[in-house]
Amino acid sequence: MEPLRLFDTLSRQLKPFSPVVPGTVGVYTCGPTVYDYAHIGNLRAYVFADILRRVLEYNGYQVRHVMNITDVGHMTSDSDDGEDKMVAGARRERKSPEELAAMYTGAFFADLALLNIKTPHVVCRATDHVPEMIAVTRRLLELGHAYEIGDGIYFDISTFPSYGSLARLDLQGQQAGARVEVNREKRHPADFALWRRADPSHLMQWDSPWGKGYPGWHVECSAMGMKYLGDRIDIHTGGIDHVPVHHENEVAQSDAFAGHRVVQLWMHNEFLLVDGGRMAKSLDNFYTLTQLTERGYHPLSYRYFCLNAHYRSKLNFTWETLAGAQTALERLWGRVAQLAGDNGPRVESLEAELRQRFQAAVNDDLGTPQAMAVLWEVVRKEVPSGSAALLLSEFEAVLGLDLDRAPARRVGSTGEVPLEVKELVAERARARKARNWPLADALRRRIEELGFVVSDTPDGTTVQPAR
RNA sequence: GGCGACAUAGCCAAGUGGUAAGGCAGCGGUCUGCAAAACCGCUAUCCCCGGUUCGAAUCCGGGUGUCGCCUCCA
Repeated sequence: MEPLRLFDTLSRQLKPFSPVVPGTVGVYTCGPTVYDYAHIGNLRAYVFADILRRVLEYNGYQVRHVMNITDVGHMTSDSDDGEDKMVAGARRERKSPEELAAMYTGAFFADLALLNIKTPHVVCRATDHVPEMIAVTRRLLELGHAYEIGDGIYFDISTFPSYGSLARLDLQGQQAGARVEVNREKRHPADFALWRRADPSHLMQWDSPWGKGYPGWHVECSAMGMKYLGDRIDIHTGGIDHVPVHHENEVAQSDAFAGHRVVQLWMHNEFLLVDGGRMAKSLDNFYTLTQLTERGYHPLSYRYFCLNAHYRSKLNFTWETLAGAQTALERLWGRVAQLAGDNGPRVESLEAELRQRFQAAVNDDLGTPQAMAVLWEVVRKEVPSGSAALLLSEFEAVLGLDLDRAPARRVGSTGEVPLEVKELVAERARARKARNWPLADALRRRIEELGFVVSDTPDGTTVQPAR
């Protein structure tokens, strides 16, 4: 089997993977801030993390996957000013922060399930771990890595010499061009909040050694990551946008706290673009998975779409491409249905070769595009049916495209067909029986004008809404 | 203004020195009363210019363009 190599954000290199404890892997994934619905760009990050987990499992590792749910502390600006996104969201929707979090957490996991993303073994909410965050903050104060000012406790990056190495920040340059500081008490513009004091009207606050307040955003991942995975975490994943601020700060906190490097390997997925540019609410291209399904697309079509590109490449979403992914996926499902439980002929040497190429692809930094090419070879080329059935079920463990769930399904809804259409279909059936082809064709056109498609298959005639 | 990434067929996207994966669309064919589905086959010399090399999409330099982040402005 090809050795597993993964790209490390810190060194910007492919590294042979080797866990701290042989045979087991701890993975921490930065989860969502649950103040709104996840959009498909967010979801790409979780498809990526899921593929990582599945590839690790495919390689025989026992994986422990942890993901946080941010329900407090994430400010509307990365520079610690602005408002807590949860508080702002709660006001926007006239709900309590708890209600807001419950609602969007539920929606988030519903999306993950539809995308065949395995639920992490541990899902932890920030608000359930305030004592742990306070403990980390207290320790950082004791160690001299943090200081207290008027509005809270801040991490002192001058005490962490390698600060900036993850994102390769040029602190000198940044300092030279420093903007006007909102908080003049901070010793360095890049110092960040561990704990913020809150005035009595603030919606979310907890008791702490420093008075009532709430935790800074970054500290939750340090506290929960170490709680559930120990102070040597094999892999930490997240979107590439988290590198410069969130993860840079997390490294500083965690490593300063533990006295050594905590995260062994940082992995980040690139952004999803829409129509060649950034997703933005103002551009009306801020799609959710629900919107995709409302347009008649199967959620797994989006997963297929993601797998077709490498996780470290920007991926351009267009409706045309999604439609292409859906067509391809439907064809795969059709083939799977034919092969289900096939005990037909096998050629083991061919199986071994295809399996080897698939493994080499996914083990080379999660090369899903190449893996998909191998999949299509299994499906298309002259691979004996027994071998194809076997390989498909093996590959499914990594790809998660429902290739093991025969019989085939059609995506198009089989929903209500109007009586008018049903009557036309019946009339057409009589015309066909009478071999009155001109009438049958005319009826087909009438049915199509009403938005439905008739298909004559070996199993009979079917009607479906046109897409 | 600074930093970084990218530029491969109509669309999406692999490939990082040895002569262009895969999917969708399109075209041709088989099948079908017709159509659909399915299946088979076909379709690119890699943004431009220069350089290195026996050989470059792949390396170097210069352009152009796109995207992202930061900053500034507002």
